[in-house]
Amino acid sequence: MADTFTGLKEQIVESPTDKVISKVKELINSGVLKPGDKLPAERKLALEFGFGRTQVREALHKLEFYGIIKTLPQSGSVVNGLDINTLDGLISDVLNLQSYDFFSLVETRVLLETNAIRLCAERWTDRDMRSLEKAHANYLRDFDTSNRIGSDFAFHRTIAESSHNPVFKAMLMIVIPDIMTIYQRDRICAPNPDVMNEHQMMMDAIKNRDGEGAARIMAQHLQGVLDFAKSKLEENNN
Amino acid sequence: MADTFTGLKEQIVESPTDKVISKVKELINSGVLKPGDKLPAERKLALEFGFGRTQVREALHKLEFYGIIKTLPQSGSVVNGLDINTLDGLISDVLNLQSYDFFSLVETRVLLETNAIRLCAERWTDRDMRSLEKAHANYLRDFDTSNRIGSDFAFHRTIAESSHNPVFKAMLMIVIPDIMTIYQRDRICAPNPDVMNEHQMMMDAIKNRDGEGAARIMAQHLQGVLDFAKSKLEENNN
DNA sequence: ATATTATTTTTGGTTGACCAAATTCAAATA
DNA sequence: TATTTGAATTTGGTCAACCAAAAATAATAT
Repeated sequence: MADTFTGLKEQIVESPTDKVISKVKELINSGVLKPGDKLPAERKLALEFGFGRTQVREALHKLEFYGIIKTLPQSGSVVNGLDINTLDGLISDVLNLQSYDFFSLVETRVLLETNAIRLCAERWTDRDMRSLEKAHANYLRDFDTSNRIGSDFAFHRTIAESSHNPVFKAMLMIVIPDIMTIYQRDRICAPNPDVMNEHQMMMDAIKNRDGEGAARIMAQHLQGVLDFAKSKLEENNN
Repeated sequence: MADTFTGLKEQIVESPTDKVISKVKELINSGVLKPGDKLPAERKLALEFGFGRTQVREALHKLEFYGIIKTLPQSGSVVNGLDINTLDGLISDVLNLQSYDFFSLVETRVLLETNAIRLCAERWTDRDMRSLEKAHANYLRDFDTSNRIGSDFAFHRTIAESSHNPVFKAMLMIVIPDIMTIYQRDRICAPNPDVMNEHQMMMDAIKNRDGEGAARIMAQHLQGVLDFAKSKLEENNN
C-alpha cells in the first residue's frame, strides 16, 4: 500500500532538471530555437527560466549526452542539426525515461542476444574463442557457488563482446542489469542443470560457425525467462 | 587530416568526471566497495579522490543514470545489487562510450526496425493506425520539401511507437540520430521514389497484420543504408 | 581602407559556503 | 530494560562568486 503511494509520487514529481529540459523543448517547438542554432548562455537561460544555473547546466549535460545539443567549452551550446520532429521525439524520450516494463525488457534481450550469438558464431577470432572458453569454464566452476549468476552473466557478456558489434553489446549492458534486478527481487532462480547443457551446446555451435543453430539454442535458453515475464504480465500489469 | 587529430584528441582526453568514475571502478574492483554497499558521501569521495564535489556529483549522476548506483536524497548512494563482474563491465562501457562505428549502428538499426515493424503489425490498435496513417500522409505531403527527411524519420518513429515495446523505441531513438548525423554529413540522399512505394507497402502489410511481410519490406527498405555502410567500412576503417 | 593587435566582454568550468531533509545517537521517560 | 523523543550530525541539493579560455570589439599600424 505504502509502495503504491511512493510509486505514484515518483512518477508525479518532476525534477528541476526535467523542467528545464521541458522549457528547452518548448523553445525548439515554438520555433525560437532551430536546429543548428546556438542557444543562449547558461546564465541567460537560468534567468529566463527562473531556475538556478546549476539546474540549467545539468539539463544541458543530459541533452548533450543524448546527442541533442553539442556544448563547446568557453563558447556555447549548439542544437544538433537534426530536424525538428526528431528533436522533439528525442527530448520527449529523455523526459519519459520511465522504468520499462519487465516483458519489454526481456523481449528486447531475447532479440539482442539471439542476434549477438549469431554474429559471434560468424565473426569470432582466436582471441574471442579463448575468452569464450574461459568464461564457460568459469561458469562450470562456479555453478555450485554464490557466483553462479555472476559467471552466467559474464558468459553472455563475452558472447556479446565477440559479436564485434559494440552497439549490440552496449544495449545488452543496459537491458540485462534491469532484468537481473527484477529477477532477483521477485524470484530466486535455483541452479538449473539444463542451463549448463545449453551453454555447452552454444559453445559447440559457435565453434562450428553455426550461427543459426547457436541462435536457436539461445532462443530456447531464454524461453524460460520470457515465459516468466509473460506470466508476470498476465498476472498483473506491473 | 585535421579531423583525424581532433578525433584522437577527444578519445585521449579524459574528463574529470570520467576520472572519478575510474576511481569508483577501482574501489569496486579492489573489493572495498561491494554490491549493496553504501558508498561514502560526496564530500568524502571528493577529498579522497582529489577532485571537486561538482565532479564527483556529475560522476555519480552518470553512474545512477546507467543503473550502477542508486542515490537517495539526503541519505546517500548505494551500489546496485549486481555481481561484481557485471558492474565492472557496465562501468567500462560508461567510460568507453565512444562514438560507435557507422556499420554497427546501421546493423543494429536494421535489427531493431525489422522487429519493431513485426510487432507493430501484430499489435497495432485503432489509435496506432490513425497515427501511422497520419505519419504516412505527412511523408507524402513533404516529399518534395526540405521536411522530407524529418517526416521520413517520424514515420519510422511511429512504427516503433506502435510496436508497444518502449525499449525497442528508446533504443532506436538512440541509434537513429547518430546514423542520420553521419549520413547527412557524408552524403546527401536524393529524393528516392522507391522509398515512397516501400512506405506504402509497409502500411499495407501492417494493415493486413502481416508481420513477416512487413519485416521483409523493412529489411529491403534499409538494405541501401546497410550497403552504404558496408562500402564505407571497406573503403576505410573510419 | 585593410589587416593586425590589444583589450574588453562573454562563455562554460570550478569552487566553497549554505540549506533543508534524513539519519543517528544519546538522554529521558515509561 | 525497552521505548520514545529531541538535539546534533551527516547527507544530497542549491546558490552565488570566481577563473581561465574563447569571442567580440576597439585601437593601431600598415
